[in-house]
Amino acid sequence: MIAHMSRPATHRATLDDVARAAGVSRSTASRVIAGYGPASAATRDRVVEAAGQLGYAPNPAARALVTGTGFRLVVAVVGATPDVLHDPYVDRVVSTAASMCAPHDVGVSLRWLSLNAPSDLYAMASDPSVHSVLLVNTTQAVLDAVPARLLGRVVSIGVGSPQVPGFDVDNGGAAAATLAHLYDSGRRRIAMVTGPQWMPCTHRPVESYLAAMRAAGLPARSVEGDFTVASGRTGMAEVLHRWPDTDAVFAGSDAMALGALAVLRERGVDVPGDIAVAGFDDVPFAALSAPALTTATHPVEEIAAGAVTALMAGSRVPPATAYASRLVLRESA
Amino acid sequence: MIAHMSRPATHRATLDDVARAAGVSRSTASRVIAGYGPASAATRDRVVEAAGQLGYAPNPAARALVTGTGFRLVVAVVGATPDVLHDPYVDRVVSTAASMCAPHDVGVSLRWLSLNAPSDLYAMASDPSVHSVLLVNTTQAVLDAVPARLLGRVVSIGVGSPQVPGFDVDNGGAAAATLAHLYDSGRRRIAMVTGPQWMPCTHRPVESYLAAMRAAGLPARSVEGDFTVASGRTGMAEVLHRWPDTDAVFAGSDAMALGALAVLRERGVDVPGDIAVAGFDDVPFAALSAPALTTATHPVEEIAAGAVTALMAGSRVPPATAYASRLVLRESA
DNA sequence: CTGTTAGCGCCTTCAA
DNA sequence: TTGAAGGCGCTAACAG
Repeated sequence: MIAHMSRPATHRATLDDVARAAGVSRSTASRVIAGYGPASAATRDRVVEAAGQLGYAPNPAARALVTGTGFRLVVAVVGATPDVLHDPYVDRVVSTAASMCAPHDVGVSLRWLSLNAPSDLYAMASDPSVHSVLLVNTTQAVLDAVPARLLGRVVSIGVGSPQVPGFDVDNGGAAAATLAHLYDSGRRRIAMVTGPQWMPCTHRPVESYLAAMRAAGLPARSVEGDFTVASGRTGMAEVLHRWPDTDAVFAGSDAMALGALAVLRERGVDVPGDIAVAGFDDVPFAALSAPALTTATHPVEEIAAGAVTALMAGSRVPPATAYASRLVLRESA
Repeated sequence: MIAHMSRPATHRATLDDVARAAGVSRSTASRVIAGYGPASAATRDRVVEAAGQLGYAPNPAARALVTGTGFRLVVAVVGATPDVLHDPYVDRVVSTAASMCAPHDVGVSLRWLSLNAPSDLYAMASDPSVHSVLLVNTTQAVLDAVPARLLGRVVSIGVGSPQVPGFDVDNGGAAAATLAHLYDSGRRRIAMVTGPQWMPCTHRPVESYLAAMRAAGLPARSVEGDFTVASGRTGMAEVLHRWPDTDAVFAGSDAMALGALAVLRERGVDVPGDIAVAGFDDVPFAALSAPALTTATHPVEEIAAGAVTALMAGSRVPPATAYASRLVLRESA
């Protein structure tokens, strides 16, 4: 009858409180809450009930401390310089992760990973606050450098490896579909402005392009860009310079396609009359350009969600998951 | 001489290790590491040296457990529905926070806060994993509902209150500058497509608009939008319908301005010849539209950085900080 | 199936 | 200025 009142009114229910209320030991309460070990249906109910009554929620810090499990999902973007962090795609990945991890009491950190990453990866591997790592735009070298202690809690958005599951859009298929459309609408002198060679995500679209040209008996005309608007401009200019009779341009990103469109507009070239332009990504503004950009979708949020789900579940997943891209026909091609 | 080797080679240095190496007690080591209590210069050096040698880094979980300090910065976006989370601005805020908090071992969570928020805010206040809260797009009602236990670790991007520091762009000033430019270039029948009334960030630009019109002895022509491209289109259409002689439109966001531009293009209206269009935000695509959009900058990353810095420092900051906006003159106005 | 015991790594009174 | 001791909330062996 004599309540102690030793705790302030704002006290947050602790496992001890739940155990006491349910008339069991802390361990037992812990087991049913964590969902682990054995427990009779009766006790289970009592504990659950008590927990509900008290509005109990486990303290993640305490749990992390004892289990060694971390509480931060680190989004590690691979690149030559930290500038790679300033990118709308990265933002979308981080945002998706931050909202999906919230219910698990896991926060998200964003950092740059230099191309010669090993030391940083090892630091993450032994950092007790790190729950898991989401690699973005990674390379084979980085994948190979992933320490054993990190395996099972690393996934990649982009290329994967036997050890590190990869989640990516089917950009090879997207490129093929786009090129097929260009070909089917009568284009025969098709150029491509590619992404940077060092990025693995550039390879498949380029291969698709080369394969399509070869299959059609057409010469390849490709120019390297870096996914930016500026490189789309210079790339387009170079294409016009080297192959003046070009009648279609496939850009590896919408940003580059928009840059190309700008150059064409400045020079009074009719799109798609004289030259068709297609991009890749379907960014929000693709629908607003003049002419509206034909492009293929890139379901970044979906991909990120898949990767994060795998990380939170901690379960084994297939080494590679490809997300479908859909061709969106607008005015430019 | 007899080393125990009781710990695996991969063992991470602990405070105990540091203390032992420095020949002091844990408490002493703790004090100098945390930078708190007293310590003689000599011991301080020894501890620091030992920590460096061992590559010691405190375990945030242990620290959080004992201090009650959380380890997640929660970005809480206020709105009618969870859809408010899918927004490029939110993405940029989250991303900035995620990269700034990383060095502090603090992760970022993203969540929606309904307009009648009190219960959620209280939950956050007593959640031991929550380090601090960054309110986005908040309202006065939400600000008033912030629990006392959260004060000192909440800031707002947008409106603030005496209790909750606000960080925002000077959108009133931006609107004034834009309208001045419109007026100075001879426009006299200037309409505005505003943001939604319920959003506090809509108020100042609207006030600036009304003030400018009043000062110039011009009638106000305003239509309500919701910051989206679609509402820019309908808003523009409505303006043309109600005031066919309009010669300039000021949109509260670039997205709306771009929507307006699309309508004008479809109807063959010359921009800026017949109607000048100005936006606000200076999104990346603003430079690429045809005609290129005249708009005012919105330094989202800077604002977010300011807010996050305040949160991480935990120190008192002025109740309101306004970030300057700069008018970017392009072709549309 | 359940309770007891022993920490996880750190901070923080308290004495010395 | 320093050290000893206790405990934050939880899980994970162990006994029973």
